[in-house]
Amino acid sequence: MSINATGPIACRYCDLVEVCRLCGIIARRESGELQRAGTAPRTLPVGARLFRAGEPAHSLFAVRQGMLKTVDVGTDGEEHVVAVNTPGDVLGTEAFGKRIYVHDVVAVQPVAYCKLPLSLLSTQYARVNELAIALINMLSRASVRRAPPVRGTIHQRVAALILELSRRFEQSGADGRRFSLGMTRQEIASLLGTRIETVSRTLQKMHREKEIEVAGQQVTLLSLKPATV
Amino acid sequence: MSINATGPIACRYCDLVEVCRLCGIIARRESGELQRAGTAPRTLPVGARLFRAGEPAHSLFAVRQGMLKTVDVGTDGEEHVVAVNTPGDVLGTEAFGKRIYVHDVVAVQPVAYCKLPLSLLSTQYARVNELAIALINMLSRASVRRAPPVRGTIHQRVAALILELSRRFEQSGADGRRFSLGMTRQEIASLLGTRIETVSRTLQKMHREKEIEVAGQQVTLLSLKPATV
DNA sequence: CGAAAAATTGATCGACATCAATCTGTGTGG
DNA sequence: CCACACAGATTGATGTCGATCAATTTTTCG
Repeated sequence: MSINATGPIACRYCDLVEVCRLCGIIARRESGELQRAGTAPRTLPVGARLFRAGEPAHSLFAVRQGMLKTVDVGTDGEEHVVAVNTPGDVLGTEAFGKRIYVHDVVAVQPVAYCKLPLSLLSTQYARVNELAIALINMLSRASVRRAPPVRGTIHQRVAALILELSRRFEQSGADGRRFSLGMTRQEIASLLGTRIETVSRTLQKMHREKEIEVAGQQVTLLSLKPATV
Repeated sequence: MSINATGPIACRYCDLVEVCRLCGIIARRESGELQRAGTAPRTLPVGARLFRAGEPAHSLFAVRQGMLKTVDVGTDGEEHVVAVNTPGDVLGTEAFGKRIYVHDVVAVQPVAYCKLPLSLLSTQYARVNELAIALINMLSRASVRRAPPVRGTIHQRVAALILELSRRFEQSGADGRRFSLGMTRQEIASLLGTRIETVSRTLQKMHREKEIEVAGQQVTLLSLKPATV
């Protein structure tokens, strides 16, 4: 029932903020929170796609609120969750090279997001130095933020996922101790490279052993703490 | 015994080539193969490190010949192979942001490489536009080239690794049907998230079933072909 | 040649997949 | 408003792939 009921992420926590500011999209308010000039707030309902693999890429996106999944759709049409995307994440960066998106990105919760057309980047030549460096730094950071480790036992992987989500929520100002997984067991299984029954059993086990409390997608951290990773 | 005895990769196959050219390192020979001005050819013996995690980053590197492994060294000192690096790969790109390398990179074969000091990038402001775009495209490509899938059965993962190596050798002009794995079973096991005995058994099984021929690190592809992935 | 590292092979065990049934919650139409 | 349908989640029984323990064998190299 209860979903992370926090508001949209503040711009200062967004990976895109430097690029965004330099492109002149953010209104010139130095206190600069969510103020954006010229662009209507964009939203996406559950199940809708931000973009699809193979589509020509014209924009970068920043997640402001809600959660999405990045999926690989195999030739057989089977989909594989390769990442979850939370507020502050920038999506579409792999498109700079070939100008074609390489994944499908689907909302698993109602999503609010920002859109930065790539065309804007090329009209900002006056500040190209600063901008280029900001972009380069951003891409560089993105290349480090990889998928959760698909190593170790399932217990470790589930724990790692929960802690990673906790860390992200915490970092973007939400509650890091009690939050929603945002995904179905099926999606978690796909992300961690295992099966739905195993995810379920593992969560129940963690509950029994008082590491966490689970009720549907709602999770509360008890004894589970970082460094356990 | 026999190792991939091909020469160094041609610059035109290197991911760094555009950046390199714009920085004026490559001599102005339009036929432009391996000619590099001002920099001595650099080599690395087996076991030596190109750089270590935590070191201040001052350069990008491009692999010309040989093979390296990218390893994560845990707090307990245990090392985990997260990628193998072959000619044409660019290393150190994650360092743009924090100016600190995030992995150890170790030669598993004798290596020849190019070094591009980051300082050069900032002295090329005249061509900053072109350069920035080249860099951005490169980083973008790098963010896609991920680790081999740590999914599916061991058989599938081993097959995927072999085919990926085959593809890379092929692409850089070497023989894609017969080549050296370059790594010990231990390193392969670490990369694929399994155990040395399992790697050995799997390779033997593939041999028995005439998918490949194996002799030490030397591999020959028989019935194993792409699309099996 | 002899020592050490790497690789292979065998036996056994456990974690996770698989198959299958049940339960819970949510939305829908009578 | 309740009954029903359906998707998601849980729980159980059983089988199997890969981990683990252990012993050789092969290769590498001083």
